Amino acid sequence: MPELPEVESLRRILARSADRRTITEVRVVEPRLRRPVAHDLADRVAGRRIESIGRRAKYLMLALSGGNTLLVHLGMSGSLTHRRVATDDAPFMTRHDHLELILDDQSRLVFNDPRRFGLMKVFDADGLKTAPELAGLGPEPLDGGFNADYLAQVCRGRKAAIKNVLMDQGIVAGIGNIYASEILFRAGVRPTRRAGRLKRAEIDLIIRFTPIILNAAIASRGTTFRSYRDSRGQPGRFKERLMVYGREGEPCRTCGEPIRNVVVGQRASFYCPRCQH
DNA sequence: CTTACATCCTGATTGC
DNA sequence: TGCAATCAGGATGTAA
Repeated sequence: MPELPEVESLRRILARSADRRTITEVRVVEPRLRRPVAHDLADRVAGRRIESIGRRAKYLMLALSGGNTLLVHLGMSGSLTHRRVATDDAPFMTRHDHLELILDDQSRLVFNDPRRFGLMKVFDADGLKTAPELAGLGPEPLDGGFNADYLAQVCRGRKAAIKNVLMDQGIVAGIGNIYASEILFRAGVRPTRRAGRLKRAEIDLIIRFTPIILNAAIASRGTTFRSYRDSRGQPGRFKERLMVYGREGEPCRTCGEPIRNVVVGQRASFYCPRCQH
């Protein structure tokens, strides 16, 4: 499930392999993603050069010559792979390859998404400023905007579980189910705790560990839990370093207590009953 | 305003 | 072994 570290890893790899290349052709094989790919997307992308590759929250942003921006979201099962040639292991097209960007060096960026929860949308410069996908996003967790004063303020009076607060893209942008659980483990706070009941010291710990966890995950090029692959088709290595996510019944790496799985806001949430309070 | 929940989808896993 | 039921979950839209 691609979250900020996976998308940021993808961005960094693509920045080396695809940046400054011209998109010579766009092929839409399956437009039925979560929202249909616009019929004019190919015309608005083809022939333009990739000027820079950015990221906002879990969105990848390809800035194109002429002012258009291609916004990409991987949903839950999406990947964007850079393929230079067809091989036996990676044939030219595979199942669930929905859209491909052909670059001027004959390589291709292929969007594959089995569950089709992803997004591919193009904006002009004005449209990007008012893009509904980006308009309501909260601060980036690796920028200064996500600090203890801010988190304390948004938690004040809230009855929602702190884990739901961390996953609310309007409060802080880019954290999903895996990293919310990992951050709360490191902060020693149970995912079920009501946000408004947290002490300032606990808020401080959440803020302190958020960039530590996310940067460590980026350094491992993300977490591959089931299917995530980076643009070279490689899995992320952070799964080996997960402390709680997906480890129900396994011993806590700190104290040995079995990790528990509780449902918070319709999502599986993992925690150590001894290390987290 | 906040919170709850159904919806989209298919591969992997579980149950019988 | 085989098939059906269940689960997983990011963002969105609607309802309470």
